[in-house]
Amino acid sequence: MKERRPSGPPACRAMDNPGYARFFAEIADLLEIRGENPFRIRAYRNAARTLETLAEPVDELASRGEQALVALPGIGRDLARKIRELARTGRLEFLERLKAEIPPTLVELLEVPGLGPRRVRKLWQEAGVVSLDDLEAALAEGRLAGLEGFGPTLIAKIARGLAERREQAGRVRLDAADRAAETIVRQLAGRRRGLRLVVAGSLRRRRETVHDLDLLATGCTRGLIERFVALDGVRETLAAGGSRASVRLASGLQVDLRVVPEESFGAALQYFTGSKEHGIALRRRARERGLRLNEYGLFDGERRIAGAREDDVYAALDLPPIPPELRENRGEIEAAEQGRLPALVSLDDIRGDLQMHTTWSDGRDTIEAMACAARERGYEYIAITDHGPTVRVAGGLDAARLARQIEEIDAINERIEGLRVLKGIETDILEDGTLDLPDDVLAKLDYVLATVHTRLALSRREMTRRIVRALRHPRVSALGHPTGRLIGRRPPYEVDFDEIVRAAAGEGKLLEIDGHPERLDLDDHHARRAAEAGVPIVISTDAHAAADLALMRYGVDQARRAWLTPDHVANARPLGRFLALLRR
DNA sequence: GCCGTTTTCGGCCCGACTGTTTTCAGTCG
Repeated sequence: MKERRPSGPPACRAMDNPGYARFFAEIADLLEIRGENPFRIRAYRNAARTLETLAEPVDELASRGEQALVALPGIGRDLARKIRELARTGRLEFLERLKAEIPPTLVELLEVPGLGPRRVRKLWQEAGVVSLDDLEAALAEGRLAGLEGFGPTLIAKIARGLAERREQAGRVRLDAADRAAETIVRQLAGRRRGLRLVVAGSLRRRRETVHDLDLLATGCTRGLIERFVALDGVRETLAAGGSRASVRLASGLQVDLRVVPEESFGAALQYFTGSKEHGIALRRRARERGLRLNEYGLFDGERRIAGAREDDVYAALDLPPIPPELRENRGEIEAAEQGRLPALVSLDDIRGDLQMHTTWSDGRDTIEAMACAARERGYEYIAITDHGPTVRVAGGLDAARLARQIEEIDAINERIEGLRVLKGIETDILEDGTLDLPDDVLAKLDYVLATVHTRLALSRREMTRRIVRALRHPRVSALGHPTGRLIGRRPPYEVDFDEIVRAAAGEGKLLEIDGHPERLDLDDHHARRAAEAGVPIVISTDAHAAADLALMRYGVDQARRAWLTPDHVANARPLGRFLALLRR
């Protein structure tokens, strides 16, 4: 579970919170290579995380003075000063000095499996390797062979790791990880009684992408590790011992399996679900109580006082169970302690789906088929949101075709029982912030979802103005996939998200979590910030076929990671209250 | 670098596995 490293700091000012975070993460990486005190390194990493997930813009907090920053957890006087320096100048003297001392490209070497800070430093100082390219050349020329501590097996492992890194066999989408995990669990545990095999790790926390799969087994586990490493689809065994094994699948995905005794199962599930930071905070809490927490249980001296069930571990630390989606050390332990854990939204709370496409544009099923599928899922309402005319390749609707679609929806609403089909559109926000259909046409619709599909490379200021103008349009109900990213394929466009949130809050508009696993946009950080600012969130699937309505779970996963309760979610309301929200 | 109803100094989470070694450092999660 090697964590993703943010790329280097951006050059320009007007920084968002992740921008601040990247500076401190880079300091941590460089200090690690320098061989600094690990706790000092952790202080920088914690600061990076704190800043990244802060609801309020760091810019604003910094302008209020040092005291406002010191009040944050893990931020003391030194870090507060550095944050203010960054806010004032856009630079950090300390980081510049570090980069003069340590080649910053060394950081990329840390991502190669088998290379940690010590070996990276040795490669740099004793072999002159400072980048992935250098490493590749040194391997090709056999220059690592003389290095103390670099035996033939390790060198081969590094060569493999480098190749992996090159082919980006890195993180996979949540839906692909789900499928891979289901296949393995079925193969290993399908017909075996008495064997418990469950998913832990970031997949259980429902992160938008996962780096590897963590599986946990207990019960009748004899021969399990041998069968695991021999599974179809295993390309390579990375490690195999008595209680754990790691393999790489042909797809490049790493899978770790741990076998634990039943009396430790809950503690192990807690431990291997993570996140690492949540675990550290929990073990500190144990230590404060004179206890010791590890994957085998919670111990008072030699005596195990909890371990078989995960909830018992939390209870023994005076905490209610904490949902896996919240376990990122973003305040969940404090909230749990104070009895303020949110009652998270669940799939059962969802009463409608507000973005879907049909055969009228680029969808594969008819309106009626979508409606029937939605009713089978127990929904009260859906909105049909085919594309407007701008998205020509998708067969977008012009005013005349939209008028005909409206007639068809009216007819379907006459026929169908127990479900209301709302008339909607996914209208494009043009470069100047106007929409691609006239107002009198939009006025005939129940739900207007405005989205950006073109001209993604505008400046941050232009994109912000464009979207804010659309949000101010009286006919617009919601902003769809608000940052435009495609996971693993396209980064979000440049936009001042806090400004978008303010506009949505001021205009009474909804922001969407597009739950398609390719988008998950808003992401969990953004959705949490929007909800905290009082903006209602609508979770939709962007379905292009009836079967896609099942993707709602992925949107709900991210909503849960964003701490959302049913009150935050517009489409957790019954139809009347949902429509009332649009009209306010 | 942070933090403090034990503390302003001395702590800071914990264990398995690997590879290169003769007793353990480094990596990983």
